[in-house]
Amino acid sequence: MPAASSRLLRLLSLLQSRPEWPGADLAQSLGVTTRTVRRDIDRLRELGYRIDSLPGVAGGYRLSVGNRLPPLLLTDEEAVAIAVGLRTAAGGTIHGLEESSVQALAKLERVLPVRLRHQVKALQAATVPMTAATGPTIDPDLLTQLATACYGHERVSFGYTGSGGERTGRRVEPYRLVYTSWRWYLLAYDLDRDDWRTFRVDRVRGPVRREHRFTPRELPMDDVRAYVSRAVSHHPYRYQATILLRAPVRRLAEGLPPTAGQLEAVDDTSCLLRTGANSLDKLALYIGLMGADFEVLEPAELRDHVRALAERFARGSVVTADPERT
Amino acid sequence: MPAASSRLLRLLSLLQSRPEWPGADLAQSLGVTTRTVRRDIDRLRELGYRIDSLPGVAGGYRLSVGNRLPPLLLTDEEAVAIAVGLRTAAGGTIHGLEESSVQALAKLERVLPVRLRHQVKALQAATVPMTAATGPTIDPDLLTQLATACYGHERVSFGYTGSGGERTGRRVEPYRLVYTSWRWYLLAYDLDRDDWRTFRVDRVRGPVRREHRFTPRELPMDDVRAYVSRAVSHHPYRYQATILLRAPVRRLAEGLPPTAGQLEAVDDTSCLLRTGANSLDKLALYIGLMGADFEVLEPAELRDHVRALAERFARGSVVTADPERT
DNA sequence: GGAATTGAGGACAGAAGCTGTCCTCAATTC
DNA sequence: GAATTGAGGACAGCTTCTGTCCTCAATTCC
Repeated sequence: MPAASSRLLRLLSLLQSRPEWPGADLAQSLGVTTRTVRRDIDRLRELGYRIDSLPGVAGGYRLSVGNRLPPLLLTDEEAVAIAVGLRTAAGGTIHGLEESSVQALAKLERVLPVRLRHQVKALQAATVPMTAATGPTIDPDLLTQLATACYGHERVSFGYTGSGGERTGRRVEPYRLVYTSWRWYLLAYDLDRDDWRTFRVDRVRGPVRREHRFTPRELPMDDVRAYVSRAVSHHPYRYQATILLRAPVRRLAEGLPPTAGQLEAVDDTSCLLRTGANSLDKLALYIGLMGADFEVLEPAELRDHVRALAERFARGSVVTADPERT
Repeated sequence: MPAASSRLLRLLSLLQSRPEWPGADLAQSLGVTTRTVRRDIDRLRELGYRIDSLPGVAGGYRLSVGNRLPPLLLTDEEAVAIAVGLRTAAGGTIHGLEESSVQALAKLERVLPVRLRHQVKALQAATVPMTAATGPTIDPDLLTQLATACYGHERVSFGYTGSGGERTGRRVEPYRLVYTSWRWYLLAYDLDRDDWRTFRVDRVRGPVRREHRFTPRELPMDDVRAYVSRAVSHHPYRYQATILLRAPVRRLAEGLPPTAGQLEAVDDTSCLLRTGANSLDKLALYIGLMGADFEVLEPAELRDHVRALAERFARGSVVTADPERT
């Protein structure tokens, strides 16, 4: 066994677990002399890691930010936290990171011990993310399976529900997972139809069966995301709303994330919000939390929903229940 | 430069990036013969990695799930996704993972290249998590600084705002970060008061200045979390509410996360919810969106708030604005 | 069943690298 | 100035590595 290689990983692990190590402590932990530790530090530096040092009393070594990310040595708890966080992010809660979150999750889960995998699932079941704009909920296992198949160039087969509700079996060569318009899409080559297809991942019906590997074809487009975006429906939200808000635009804009909608001033004391959501409840909740008087200009069904909520709130602010019975 | 060590890292990176590699491909990528690749595979196995192999046509090597989590080699995008996901989780969105999320985040950010750090901050600024029960928002930088100081046994000094509003400067030896009752606490030894103190992290006023390292003292308690929980106020929420809901408990319970409150049946058609929040707005809207008629039993100020919302929603469902002007 | 394609692993020569020891020098803190 | 840290060269002795060559085993496809 190459003692040097093994020792370098252990040295990296030590340096990551605590920022400051005198050379003598490292030597003792690794079972070598301080001269060898200095050689090992040189080796890690040659591999691209940035290790700062300070001679003198209270001196020692410290792993620093360099140009290259070192291999991350994680404890069980840290790995679970990362996996759950990435699963949550794969659901669309962190705009712009969905695809790399699924890639990182797939990479981690390919090597995550089984005992930790159960823990990840249990913790995620207890997590209920709520965002202003979400698409259908997707099982992260499905995403990581598809992500792994994409990178491994492995054919897969699965059940699929078309837009008209018809169920078909599909055999495909998967190429890319794309998150756009608050949904996951899979760009794949359909073997039975002998052509490229874009699949809505929320319409894939498990299980996904892995098959033989394939030689990747040249993609027929340069920009996969643009291609997928053109192929999908142009109405990501079921409801589009226009709201008049009775507050200065400046006061509201500072609390508004860019994904939440479009805000423009009407005059000094009011502004217009154009936003969207898939649920009248979420739309109402979102508007109610903005802390300003408002009027729903469009759609009429949102006005009806807001009126119904107003009546429910009015009833809720009156106590008719007998306190003795509760 | 130790070619073997460098090559092992490259081999690991190759195996993590794609699941299936014939030995000849690995040899070509690494610039050695297949015999040396087989030796390298043996070396990784001795380091604890589980690498499966399959001889024969379409054979090759694959990194598998073992008993031990191997060092993770991440791309820039994956590292950014993990960092942002952990920062979000540190805010309390994933119950039970706050502390390990901050530990993992501190570990990652100690080595994250500067060019990626800016990206992480920009992406997180665009993320607005909203949960049913939240404490004060804390800058993740502060958390990772404190976490790093804890593990590095480094004294720190910072400004602090007491519960009465008084501003003091503090010099402490930090020991543990604890997340409980929807807030972050720091258990530290106060050098000026020569005693243990528990600090609310949201009351720490930056910057946190690192000072000399210290020799850790023996903690005066066995269970740090229990100690901190006893030391904090027993009213994590500013508002505690009791709500009568006019729906069967079974229908509501299935959509209720365990952190959201305590639900108990009154009779076949109604139940009682005891919950809390720090914002009357969030409390009211949260209850309003449970999909059931309700009555606010306690507190009276919540009833007042719900009545005000009812009026706002009633006004909001009537259009008075001139459509031509918008 | 044989061919082709993969992995497994021993033996060997020649080359390369590693470690501990010893030492001088430099930097920092008390 | 003493004590405590890191830096790094020189050297002997030892260890390890790589490529080559080879036999054997397993798998898939024709």
